[in-house]
Amino acid sequence: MDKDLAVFKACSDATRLRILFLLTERELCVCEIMAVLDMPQGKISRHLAVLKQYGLLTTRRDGVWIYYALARDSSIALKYVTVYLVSARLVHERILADLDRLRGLAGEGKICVPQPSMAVLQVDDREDPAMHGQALLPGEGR
Amino acid sequence: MDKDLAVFKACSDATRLRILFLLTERELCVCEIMAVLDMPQGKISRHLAVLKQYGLLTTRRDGVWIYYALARDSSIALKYVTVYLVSARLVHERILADLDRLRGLAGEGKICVPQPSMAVLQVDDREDPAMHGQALLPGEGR
DNA sequence: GGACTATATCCCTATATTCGATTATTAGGA
DNA sequence: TCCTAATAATCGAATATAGGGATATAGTCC
Repeated sequence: MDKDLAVFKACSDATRLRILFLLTERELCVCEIMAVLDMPQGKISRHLAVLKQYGLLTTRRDGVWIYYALARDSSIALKYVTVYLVSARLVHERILADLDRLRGLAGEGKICVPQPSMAVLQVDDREDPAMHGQALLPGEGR
Repeated sequence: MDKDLAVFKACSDATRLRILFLLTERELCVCEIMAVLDMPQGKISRHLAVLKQYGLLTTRRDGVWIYYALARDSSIALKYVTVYLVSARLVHERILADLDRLRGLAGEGKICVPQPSMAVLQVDDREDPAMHGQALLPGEGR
């Protein structure tokens, strides 16, 4: 239950929630998140550290850049939160705007020229029939 | 999004999470929750006030007693949290123990002799096919 | 009205969280 | 090796949150 509690604590901050929504799109490095949310580096980095510590994120280093991605199977609550994120991302105005800004960045090479690996989010819901068809991102097959 | 954030804030405390799990069983009055969690009245009452303020609970007065129940349809996040609560309640040792203690109380009339109305939790998931069959409590039909 | 019970609220302290600002670390390239 | 960019970690101040204890409110019963 402590792991589940940690997930809710992680989600109980507006900035962290926005970051989580962004990460449903694909893995991201710090500078991309900074650019989209227009917040200072230290703040983003600190929140990412919290999210990772609470088990919601994994990291991958690629040279100077560190890519953050949503973790999978780390707790029951995270599974449901992930489904929530994917389901609610197109509902909230602010999140839609964030996602638009993220897509806008990608094409212009404004920052940090990332070559992200795709297919980051594949929630494993095999043992939970309730979630079939929900945890995949748009465009990802099974 | 603020409502969703409020839901996660509400869930980010161990005591409140335990209360929410208890309320998946049925509506409860303060004294029942006090007895199950073995915590002082002021503490329980304060947490219930927080949960209500954040939109997770509704109240119903019956004489001296005030029954708290899980709210429905108050936000997207609450819907998913409710599904989580119902799905995870039988997984965590501590929650299982709480639920056992709650059932133990009921038969012995130790406190506050409640006559709770049943069928408190009926999450309305009609517009969300992903959640069919998940938000109902065991024993409740559709 | 008075006693009693269930619940809510207030005060105060301890602890936790968040933030801006600054400094440290790590990797890549000249 | 030195420089620069990306990211992490630290520090101090402001704010928020949780808890105990005491008190207030609101029904119920006599």
